[in-house]
Amino acid sequence: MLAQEDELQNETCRRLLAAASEEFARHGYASARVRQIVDAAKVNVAAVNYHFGGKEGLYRATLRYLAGRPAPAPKGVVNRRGRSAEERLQRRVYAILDRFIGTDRPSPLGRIIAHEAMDPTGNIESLIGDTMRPDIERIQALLREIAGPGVPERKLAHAALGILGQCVLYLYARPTIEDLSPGFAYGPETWKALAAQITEFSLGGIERLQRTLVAEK
Amino acid sequence: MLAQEDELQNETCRRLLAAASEEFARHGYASARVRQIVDAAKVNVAAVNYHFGGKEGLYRATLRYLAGRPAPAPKGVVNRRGRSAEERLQRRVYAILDRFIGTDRPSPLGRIIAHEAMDPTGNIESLIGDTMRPDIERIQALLREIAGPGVPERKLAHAALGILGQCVLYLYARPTIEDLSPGFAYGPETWKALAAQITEFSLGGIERLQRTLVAEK
DNA sequence: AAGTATTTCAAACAAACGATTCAAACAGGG
DNA sequence: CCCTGTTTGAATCGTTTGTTTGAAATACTT
Repeated sequence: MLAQEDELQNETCRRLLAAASEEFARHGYASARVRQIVDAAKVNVAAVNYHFGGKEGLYRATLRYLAGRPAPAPKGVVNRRGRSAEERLQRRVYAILDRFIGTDRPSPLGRIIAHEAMDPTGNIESLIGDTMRPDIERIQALLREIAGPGVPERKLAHAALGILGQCVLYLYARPTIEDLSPGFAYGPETWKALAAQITEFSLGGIERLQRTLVAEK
Repeated sequence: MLAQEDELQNETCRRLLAAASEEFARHGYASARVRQIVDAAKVNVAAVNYHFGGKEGLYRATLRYLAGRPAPAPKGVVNRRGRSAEERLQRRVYAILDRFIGTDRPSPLGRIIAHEAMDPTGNIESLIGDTMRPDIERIQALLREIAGPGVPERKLAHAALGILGQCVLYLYARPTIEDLSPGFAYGPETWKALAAQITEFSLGGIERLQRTLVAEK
């Protein structure tokens, strides 16, 4: 078996990981077929066991491969270029849509997480920790900045999850949405508008949270 | 093979459908094992093929069984007992949580729809049409009542989907949520509070939609 | 160029899958 | 009681699954 750092040097491994991403994203771990993967990768069946030690090894390697892909956003700058918190929130929402749903093409990462959430294989904790958790925390921090100190953290956490929920709906329920509102197009231009609408909607939710809080006092 | 109306008369069929609901909900159609189903139902393997003609027949029967379960809410009364639209919205949200996520125990219907959405078998359209669509349309109608005539239908549709998204997140991302916010308990009392928060949050979103609309004019 | 290690390939493997078979058990009517 | 149609159960069928094998091909070192 190859060392982890060599997985991307080898041409066979690269093609295998690319094909595995698509197949695992489509069907999840259990329903994914090794032969489908090697056919798509134009690679011999034995390569899976030779390079990754089996289907499960390939799956874990695929998760590492996908989770480690996009460079984590630079953390040094807090308020870059003096954008408003609302604007930064909208950019974060778009980033989530891009990373987990996929704006140009459907994101394998998001779909694999979806399968993993529905029918866990035991790899979801690390997967979430490496990918989704930072995004959620960043959203929550932005909401804190917008809402001010009055709103309790628990409600902010729920609001952040609400934003995530609106995003992932467009991943999970894609066929449903196309069925329910036939005019909806999953085009490249739709996503910016979608991020804007989700942000707008959620900002309203936050405002109402603040007001209800004031009213209760 | 039995006629459809007899499926619930027969004890074997009933146990089979109950066990199948759980197994299909857990793993989806492809990964579900008929042996697991018949073991849980304490029924012989041949019963599946005899009563339902095979795995696929059992699956379709299970979908019918689950989709037809809860009596559709009485449609005659429009404003029952003079409740406010907000209150009725909250009850609708709770109903969705109850039906698709499950307040007492995890709902098989919602989980099967989730699997179906991720890895379709061709039965999702009718399933959605029979179960989710009426709920969404009722939500949208309520939003129209709350928002008034100014807000365009497209934005209302998006808002209704946003509410649905917040609900289904608690289905899909249950392990994720328990990981992200460890204090979150899926107890019976949580759901009413959850419905209230989702409603509150979404009402804020609707209000903001109205205001943005006015500002644009 | 020879020799060694690494990688690929077609073929075959046992295990698990859904589906089928056929005799036995059962129920109801004559 | 016997006959007829229905339901059950253990055994088995043909496929498909992930995995393994051993030889051939390739790459690398000296």
